[in-house]
Amino acid sequence: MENKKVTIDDIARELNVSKTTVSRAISGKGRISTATRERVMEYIQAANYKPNVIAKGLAKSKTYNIGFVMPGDYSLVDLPFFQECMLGVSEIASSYDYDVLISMVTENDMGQLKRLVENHKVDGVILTRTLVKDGPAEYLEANQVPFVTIGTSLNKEIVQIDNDHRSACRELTSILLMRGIRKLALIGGNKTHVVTQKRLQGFQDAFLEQGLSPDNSLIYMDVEHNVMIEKVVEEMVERQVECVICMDDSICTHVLNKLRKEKIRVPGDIKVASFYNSSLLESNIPSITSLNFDVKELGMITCRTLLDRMEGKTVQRRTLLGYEVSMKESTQNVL
Amino acid sequence: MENKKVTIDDIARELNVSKTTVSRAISGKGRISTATRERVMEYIQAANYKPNVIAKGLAKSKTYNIGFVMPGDYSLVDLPFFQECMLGVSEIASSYDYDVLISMVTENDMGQLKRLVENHKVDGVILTRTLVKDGPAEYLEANQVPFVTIGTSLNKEIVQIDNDHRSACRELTSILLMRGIRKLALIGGNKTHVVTQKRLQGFQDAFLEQGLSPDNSLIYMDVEHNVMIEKVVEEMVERQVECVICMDDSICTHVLNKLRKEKIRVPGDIKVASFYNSSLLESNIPSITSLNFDVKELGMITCRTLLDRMEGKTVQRRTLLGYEVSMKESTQNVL
DNA sequence: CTGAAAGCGCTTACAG
DNA sequence: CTGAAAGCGCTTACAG
Repeated sequence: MENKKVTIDDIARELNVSKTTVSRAISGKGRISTATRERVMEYIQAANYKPNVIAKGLAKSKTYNIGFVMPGDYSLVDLPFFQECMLGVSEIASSYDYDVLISMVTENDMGQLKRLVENHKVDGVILTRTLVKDGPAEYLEANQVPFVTIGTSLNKEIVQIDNDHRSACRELTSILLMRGIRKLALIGGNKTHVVTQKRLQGFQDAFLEQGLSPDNSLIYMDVEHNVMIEKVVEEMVERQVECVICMDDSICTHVLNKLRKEKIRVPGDIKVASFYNSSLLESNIPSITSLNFDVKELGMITCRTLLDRMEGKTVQRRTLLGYEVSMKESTQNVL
Repeated sequence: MENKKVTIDDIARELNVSKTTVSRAISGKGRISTATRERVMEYIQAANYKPNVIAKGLAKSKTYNIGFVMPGDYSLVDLPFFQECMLGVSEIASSYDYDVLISMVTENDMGQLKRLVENHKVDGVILTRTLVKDGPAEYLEANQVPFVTIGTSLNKEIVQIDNDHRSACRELTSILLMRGIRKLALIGGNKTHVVTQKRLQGFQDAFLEQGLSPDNSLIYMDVEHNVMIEKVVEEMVERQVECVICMDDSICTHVLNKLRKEKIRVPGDIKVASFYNSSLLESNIPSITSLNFDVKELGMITCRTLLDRMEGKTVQRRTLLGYEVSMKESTQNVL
């Protein structure tokens, strides 16, 4: 519980060696006899000395921080995705003795991100979503800040980690098609998010694979607010859609509520599937067919990749992670 | 888009002044003629110079970072609360030129928090929940790290900001009692969280106020997993509870699902109320009576308080924020 | 009003 | 194997 900050100088004086030596003992770099190294290490242990990372950072022009950029948009802030992802990132960062600095950006305001890099407060950045026109990514590139995106980027130069949303959506759609469902609708969110595009492609892929073509009028994009969702649901019911795939759990929750309100039964009258099997859907009755991604692992891998890259290792440009299709009651056939 | 980091030295050389002068122009401290100050500032503007916060930090023994400690427990990580709160914190921190460093701790592992303070990476810390036996708070106190808690702490010396959960729960309970409801149940989570205790007290307060006493066998605490929730719901139904108050939206969601599964109607057969009006409940049918707190504002106020405290200003020990009771369909009387 | 110098707590060529 | 010294980019008494 001591609090007088002991420095490398104190140790040097106490041990009658130079601070160079102490520094070497700690870092393990440079020639040093095992004897002195041990003597130093012992003292450090006993005195519970912890090097001042800030000072170290100044000397090495590093901060030992990475920036975690997440959307500050109100509609997205609720998704458990970012928090779970952060858990993975944070765990790995810690193990490398890095810390995670958060930065919330919105579509029109990346001021926080700029501050972070202009103030030299991070050595690298994780972008947690990708946009078709990706301001933050462009900014980081222009300023030569090492970064990695979670989510596919159209710019192939960018190091990116993503679950394979396209294949995932294709597989889910395929299964549904093979069950004989034809009137299949898709509801998606913001089209400027790459992930939305990828899912849409997967949906179309599945149709093509089976020599079918999707009914474009049943593909609803940019459906972001509850009012819009309700309107779409009404239209789908009227048009007797057999099954609807929701691009995220938030949309799905709204869809389910609207159906409930209208007393349309799931899966009896209409089937429903979703992306992500987050807490938003957990324990729903009926259980909801959905795609599963290991978001924490995604965070961990991303963080490791960024750290590797910052150390100058060459890393894979594009990493695609798996998924799991989990068929539940909400898409079952009812006799 | 320049990237050669320009330093205070460069500016001094360029302008034929000492770096002392440049520093003074920037900080605004110390005597300096308006003329030179302006000359310096102009140059800085033009060169898009940004001081290196790390170096500044070293010189002043500050980091310009605050730590935001959130639970890494899986059960809690999903609650939108922390993310929304972080949004408020982050906004204020930015405006003071501080950054937010996250740290995820669990009940058994506060290693991340320790690293943060031992590595001298933060000037202050925000604890986002309080525990009856509060390890993190004790640690910070022992190490003399300035901190503020979100949530009431039993230790009155600790600077704490909280919504008035006790009064909120009392008021909600009162309203229900005044409507003639007597068989009122309460389901709460982890009892080691102070907030759980506060809500329980509020519940009891309401009964006492009206000269009644709560049926303790209808107070269910430490109900944390879905299995337990389901069991509790079954018992409540059997005992013909009239109304149940859920201590958080996650519990409430599970309760609602279980009731739905058992085909118990809300509010017809049983009434339901919840805390927080988060996205988890949004657009539920029926709409759910619940307490509302402005979580983002909570984050903003907390951050401001911490920053004030770090600057040595005296701050209020305990700040209680308001709440709103929002009565909806789920507690309505059905004729 | 302005500047030379020491200092924040480390690292790292360079010399021995 | 070890150390003196310069440096990372700022701030701040102290002197003028």
